[in-house]
Amino acid sequence: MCDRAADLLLDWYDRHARDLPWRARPGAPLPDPYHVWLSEVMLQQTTVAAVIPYFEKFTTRWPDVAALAAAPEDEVMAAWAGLGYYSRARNLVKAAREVSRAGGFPTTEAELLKLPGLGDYTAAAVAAIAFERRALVVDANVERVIARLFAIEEPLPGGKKAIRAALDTITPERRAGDFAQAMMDLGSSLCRAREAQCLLCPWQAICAGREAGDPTRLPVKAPKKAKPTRTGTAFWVERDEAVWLVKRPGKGMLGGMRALPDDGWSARGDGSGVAPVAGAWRAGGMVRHSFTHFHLELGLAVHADTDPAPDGEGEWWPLDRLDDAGLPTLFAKAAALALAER
DNA sequence: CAACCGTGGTA
DNA sequence: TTACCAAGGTT
Repeated sequence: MCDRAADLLLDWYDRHARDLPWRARPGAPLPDPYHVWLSEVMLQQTTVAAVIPYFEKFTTRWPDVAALAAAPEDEVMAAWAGLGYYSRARNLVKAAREVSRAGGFPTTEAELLKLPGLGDYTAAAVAAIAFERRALVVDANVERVIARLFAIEEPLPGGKKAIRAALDTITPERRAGDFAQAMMDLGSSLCRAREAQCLLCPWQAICAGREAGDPTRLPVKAPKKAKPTRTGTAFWVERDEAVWLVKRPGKGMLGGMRALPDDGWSARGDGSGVAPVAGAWRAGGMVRHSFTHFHLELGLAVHADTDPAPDGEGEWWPLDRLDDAGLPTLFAKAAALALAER
C-alpha cells in the first residue's frame, strides 16, 4: 500500500489540517523549532484545548529558547501550574538551558532524544515537524489509527512493535512533518477512540479494520488496575491577610510546586492528620480530586489566627496575590474552599 | 517492565 | 457518578 496510503492522507490533510498556534501557516517555511518543541512537551498526555492558553502564555512571556533558558525555574513552574505532570516543567527549563548553551536545537531524532523530557515520541515529532526528518511518530492517535488500518489485534502495550513496523511501511520520505501531523489530525477528528467517521476517512477503501467491521474495537488494550482512594488533610494557616505556603520536594507528587502544608498523604497511604502547628483547628470542608493512579479525599483544616509560623520552610503569601502563587489544581481547589468559607 | 506522575472533558 | 481518555517520559 506504500505510497498510496501516504498520498491519500496528505491530500486529506491539505484540505482539513487544523489551524493551531504552533503550526506554520500553509505555504510558510518550517515552523519555529522552539514552538514545535514547547507545544509537543505541553501536549504530552494533554488535550489541545488545555494546551493552547498555556502555549500563548509561554511564548508571550518567553519568546525564544534563550529567554526561557534565562528564566528562574520557580517562575516557569508557577506558569505551568494547572497543566499537570510537573516534571515536564522542570525538564523544560533544563532542556532550554542545554539548547541555549549549544546555540540551537539539535536537528536529528537521536540527538533530540538526549534532551531531558524528550522520549521516543517527542524526539520523533520534533525531528519530523521542525526539521523535515523522516521519523516514526507514534502517539496514542497513531497507535489507534494504525491498529485499525492494519487490523492489528495484539493488545497494547505489547502490540507497539507491530504498530511501528506497520507505520514504517506507509511513512513517506517527503513531507515528514505534514505526514506526522496528518496522522494525529485523522486520529483526533475522524478515527476517534469511541467513534469512527469512516465515511469521511481518506482510507475508507483500504482500511482492514473497517473491512473486518467494528473498527472502534481496536486497538485492544490490557485492562487497567482499579484506583485506590486515599484520605489526607491540608492546612490553611492564615495571618494578616496572608496564608502559609510551602514548597513541595523536587521529586514525587506535584514535585517542586508551591502548596498548602499537609499531613503526608500520598499514592501509597493516607495522611497522618497531624497539624504542622498546635492550636485550635476547625474543619473547613473537603476537596475530592483524582490523580492518574489514585483518588484523594482531602480534608481542609483551618487555623484563622496563628501566632508562630509553622515549623520548617515556607512563606506568608498575600491573599490578594494568591492567583500568582502557582498552586496545582488540588491546592487551588482547597484555597478556593477556604476563601469561600472565610 | 510496570509503577509513577495531573488535569479536564466526555459518555 | 465513575471510568475512560488525551500529541508520554522517567525510573
